Amino acid sequence: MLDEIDVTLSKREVKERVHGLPDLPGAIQGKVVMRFAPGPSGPLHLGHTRVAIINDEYCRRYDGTFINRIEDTNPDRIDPDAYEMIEEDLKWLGVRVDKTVIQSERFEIYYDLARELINMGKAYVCTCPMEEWRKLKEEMKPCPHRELPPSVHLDLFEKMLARQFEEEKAVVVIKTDLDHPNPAIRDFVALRIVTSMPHPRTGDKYCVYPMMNFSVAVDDHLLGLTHVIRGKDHLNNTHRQEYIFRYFGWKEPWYHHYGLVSIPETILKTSTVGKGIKEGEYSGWDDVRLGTVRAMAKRGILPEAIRAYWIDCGIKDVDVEFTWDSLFAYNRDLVEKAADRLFFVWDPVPIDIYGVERLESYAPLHPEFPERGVRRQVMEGEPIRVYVVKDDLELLKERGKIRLKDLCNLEMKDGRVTYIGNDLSILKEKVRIIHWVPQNSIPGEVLMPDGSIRTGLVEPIHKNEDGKLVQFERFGFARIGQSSPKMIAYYAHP
RNA sequence: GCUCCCGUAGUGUAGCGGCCAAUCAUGAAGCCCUCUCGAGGCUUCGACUCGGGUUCAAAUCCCGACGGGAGCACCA
Repeated sequence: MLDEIDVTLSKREVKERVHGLPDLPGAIQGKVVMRFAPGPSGPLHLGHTRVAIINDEYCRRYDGTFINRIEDTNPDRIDPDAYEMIEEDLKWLGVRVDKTVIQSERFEIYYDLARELINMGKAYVCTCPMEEWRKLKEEMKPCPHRELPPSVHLDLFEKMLARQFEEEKAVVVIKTDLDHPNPAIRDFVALRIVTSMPHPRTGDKYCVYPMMNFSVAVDDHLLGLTHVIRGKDHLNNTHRQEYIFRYFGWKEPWYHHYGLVSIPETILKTSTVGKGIKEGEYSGWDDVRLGTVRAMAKRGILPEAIRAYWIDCGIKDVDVEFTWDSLFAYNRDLVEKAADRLFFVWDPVPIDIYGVERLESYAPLHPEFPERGVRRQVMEGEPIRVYVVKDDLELLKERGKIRLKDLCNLEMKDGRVTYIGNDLSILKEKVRIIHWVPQNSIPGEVLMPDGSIRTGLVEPIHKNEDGKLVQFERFGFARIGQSSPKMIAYYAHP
């Protein structure tokens, strides 16, 4: 009896593990605090979704707290709209945000802790020219200011705050180990001066700005982070931040750095995209050519598909290559049963059908669920004109016979197309099936992710499909943006 | 140049000393299907980077080589 229970339990555990993330070391139900920390330079893109979703998954698993921390400490790279866009994107992704923290509202906190560090002799104000300081560091040598007493630095720091220094003329530096073998770890800048541009939120109220490694360490502690999961590109940052934790005697969160993702052939870089939008190259942040969350939403990629993808990908240290095919497979799985079928004829050419006066079609909205209804088209008169894809007409010319799906069979002789019944047994002769649209179809275009546009005709739609993902038979899944007067759709995937 | 991280099929993933002549997904190829270049069914292809060592036994542990990636910013 006991044995039996054990077996079922272990089998289930194994099954769950295969498709799930590993457990977090030291995670206690209800006590986990994690974060997502984007810079507000634009809306979220595919690269952001991994860290957001992984952290959200763990917060859900452990009933933890998810903090969305906006790292807006570089006024040069802030899009004021981004604050709101990030929030919207997270909502769309299904990420449950418990708390939002904006770093530009916390300058005083950073200043106070900077004073403390200086006081402890763990930080100093350096007024060396940038290059000299950097060069000395490379040679593992201290700059002339490094060993001056804290009181001097405290004084200089207050002068920084009082705008007595120009931009680039003074910085607060955290002492680490100048002889550290890793050059990336030696003394690093904690706060700098920015006066050349106002901050979109705080204007020119503050001129001393914390650097990422300083504000991150401070906030990770103050906000009570228990676990930090992020990309491997932050590995050295973590080492730097650890110095700050040690100096203050703070308990470090559990860190994990997963491998980098390379996303092929996708335009992600926020600054490039922002510029492209301004110049009219892209229609906006949701341009279907982009890798933004908004673009994916527009195309009909479901957030659940993105989530499934990243969970499957896991959090290993190995660098991974993103593949659209896999994401599409997840999406297709989620969407296949819901998507109505429609005929979209690209590169349309007319065919006049002789030998029949009336044709009526009953194509199902979904082949597996006939109860959902049919797309009924009635055509009368002789000849009856329909439109087919240009290549399909060539196929008819070549083979002599063809079947119009859910309508009838055709034969072509001497350039004239004749109705030859509606018997499905014709398929045994290996006759090919093509799709078609009636004469009263709607002009339409499908925007492809590569920037091209497929223009053609879409069958008259008797149902409101706007905003929904449909499947254009023999073409692929696409999301309908509008269906009149002209149909505009956005291609998702095959 | 220095430092760190990593190496299982095309891609992602499971396995982490014997159950592995290596899992699953995706992809590719082919076939089936009275109606899609979708779904479904069936079949096939395809990987433990290499070399030493430890061990009765290694994809799994150790060392080295090779390969890939990241950082060395008054960006995040």
